[in-house]
Amino acid sequence: MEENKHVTIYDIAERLNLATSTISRALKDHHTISDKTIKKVKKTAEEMGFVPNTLAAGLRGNKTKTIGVLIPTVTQPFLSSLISGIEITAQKSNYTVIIMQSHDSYEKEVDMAKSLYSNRVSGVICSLAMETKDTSHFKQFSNNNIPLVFVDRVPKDYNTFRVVIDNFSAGYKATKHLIDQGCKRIAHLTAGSEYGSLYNERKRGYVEALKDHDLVVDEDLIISLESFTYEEGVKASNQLFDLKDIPDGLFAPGDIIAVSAVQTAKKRGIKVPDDFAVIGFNNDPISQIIDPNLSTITHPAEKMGKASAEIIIKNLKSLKNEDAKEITFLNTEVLVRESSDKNKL
Amino acid sequence: MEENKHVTIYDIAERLNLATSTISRALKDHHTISDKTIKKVKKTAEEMGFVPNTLAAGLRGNKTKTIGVLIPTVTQPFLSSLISGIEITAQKSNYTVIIMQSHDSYEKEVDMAKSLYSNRVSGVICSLAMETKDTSHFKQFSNNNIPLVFVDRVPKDYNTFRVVIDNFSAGYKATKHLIDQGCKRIAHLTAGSEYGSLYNERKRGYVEALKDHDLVVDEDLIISLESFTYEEGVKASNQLFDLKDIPDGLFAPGDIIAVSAVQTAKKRGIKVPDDFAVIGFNNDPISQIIDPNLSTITHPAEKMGKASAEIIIKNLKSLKNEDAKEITFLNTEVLVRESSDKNKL
DNA sequence: GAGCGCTTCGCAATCGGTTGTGTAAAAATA
DNA sequence: TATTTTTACACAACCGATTGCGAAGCGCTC
Repeated sequence: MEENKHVTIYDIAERLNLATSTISRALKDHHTISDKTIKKVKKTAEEMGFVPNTLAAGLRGNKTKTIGVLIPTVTQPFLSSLISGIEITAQKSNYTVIIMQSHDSYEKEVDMAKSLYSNRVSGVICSLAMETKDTSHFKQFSNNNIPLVFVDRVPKDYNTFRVVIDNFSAGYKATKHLIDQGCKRIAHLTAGSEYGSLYNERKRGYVEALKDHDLVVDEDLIISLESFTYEEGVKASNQLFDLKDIPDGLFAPGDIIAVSAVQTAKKRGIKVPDDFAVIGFNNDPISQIIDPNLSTITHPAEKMGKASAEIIIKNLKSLKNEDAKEITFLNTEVLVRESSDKNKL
Repeated sequence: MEENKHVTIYDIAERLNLATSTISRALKDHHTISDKTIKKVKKTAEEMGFVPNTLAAGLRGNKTKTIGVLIPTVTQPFLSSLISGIEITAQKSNYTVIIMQSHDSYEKEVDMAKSLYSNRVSGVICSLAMETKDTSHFKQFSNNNIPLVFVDRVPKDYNTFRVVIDNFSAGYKATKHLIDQGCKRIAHLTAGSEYGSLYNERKRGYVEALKDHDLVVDEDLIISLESFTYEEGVKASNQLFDLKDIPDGLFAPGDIIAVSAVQTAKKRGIKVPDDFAVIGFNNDPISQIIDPNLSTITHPAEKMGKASAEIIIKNLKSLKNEDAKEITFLNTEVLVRESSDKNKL
């Protein structure tokens, strides 16, 4: 332990007068090594403070037991929960997690993809940057049989694993819930179309639900946000409340946005949920704390992380570029809380 | 790009009829290589889709440009911001970040420390697990001149870098602010003594401020929590409000706890801040959203992450185990918002 | 044109495990 | 006892980039 140099299997071999190959095999309970030798080697390794060098093993075996995670940011509750799920699963199989933040920049995403490849990760889990339209920087993984999983914000035209929720159905469910509460004029906030299909799907669900229940789709009630910040939410909410014909419900595709709407309503003396029922999305921690509690759609972040990691760990050995990759759909649920519960059930 | 095998410098060397050493040097603009050769090599490398193998370089050079981060969890706002700061700084110097969660378990922390060592990280940034009392599992880093930085939750008896805030002074400032608002009976929630010095320091600051202003320290107003959850906060708050002599202020060492107190007060018809002024800690996102807005103490998470990463990147070359390691103190500020602002300034 | 210095590059060892192949010795079978 | 099988281990190549050392090529000077 007081050494200033790493202890290697060579050191152990020398001490025990054995070959390094024997040490290596003994340490991993290889069947060609006798129990006696295995015990002796392990004991000595322990005594000498041996810690295997992952780099050497990775270099030789061309596998690193490392999962690369490439996401916009780690500070959003959804994404940090996603990481948590990945990390927990990885840990169980002795995998290491490397994390990189694209900050929603396409260029950074390209750089970091290269960096992950450079680190010879065993697999990659990615949630795309807002800016990203071209996904060719992921081909290096596909071409080298490095499993690639897209989560949540996924490209539509890429044959690889995907772990997602059914955003259409989630949007439908959320909207239907408001309709069931008696709302007739339901507003919806969404993201610019360039932000990919995710928000469009939710919007599609919203529109479909309205149509199915013979409600008009009023374009005035659909506002597209630049970004999903509290301030943007306030701005949009005020825009809604400034209409002649004010909405009586809102489906917001994010809890922060929903909260901003609830609070803006309160400030303007509009009662939530009686005059204005709100449902958010994600089930962020804040949704349970805010007053009134926020109804929301669960977004199983940690489960999605676990599922993604499991795909990678399972698919390490056999998979070919051409093979069709499955899409994993995870469930969402409507979580009814105060902000949309007109009937106080 | 269509290869199924990684392109190596050997492949480039063969193509150009040069030695691998020349390729290696050319790629990093070594001065002994002519500009012409450098250009040619880089162009070919690009064409062939060469991506350096970090493992090989790391193995040979015994340096990996990797920072290991070992923290309780990634899902707390403070810690995910810390990670963000680390990652941003690392990125600038082309470092990679490996993240592991101890989930506040001592055993996991020991395991993961070994795993980080096994990965031959260039440096380690750690915020200790709640359970951790013995820190000998970090000696492997110190003994091998791998820079080690403790952040926020740090051991007191370990000679290594530390990045912290002055918790005593923060506690003092928070309490003094309440006193300035006219509070006479200020409660304080804290963590069990086994949770290390951090919360004790805040408490010390609290006590000191009371004494300095001739207020009595009432043990009934100091409650030690098992864990920092919303529910625990509610329980403690109710305990406070059940006293004959109710407090008129609260310093909570975390925003979640503070929010739970504010909401519990509201439920019981106690007016915040008039009857009960509250100040939290951390400046979590929720503090600005909750109604009334929560006064709090800023906890510069991202800055702390940046500072930690910088220490590691700077200290890679020359430092010896015996050298004294500096402690970096970062500033905190009192952020006065509605929950403690009796004078509506 | 011999000597000197500088530029440019090749050779080969090295980092530390992993693993296919080879070979003794021990055990089992004939 | 001879032969086959099994056990237990050693040898050495290998993964891919790095780097100290050596040497060839070139221009220059005297």
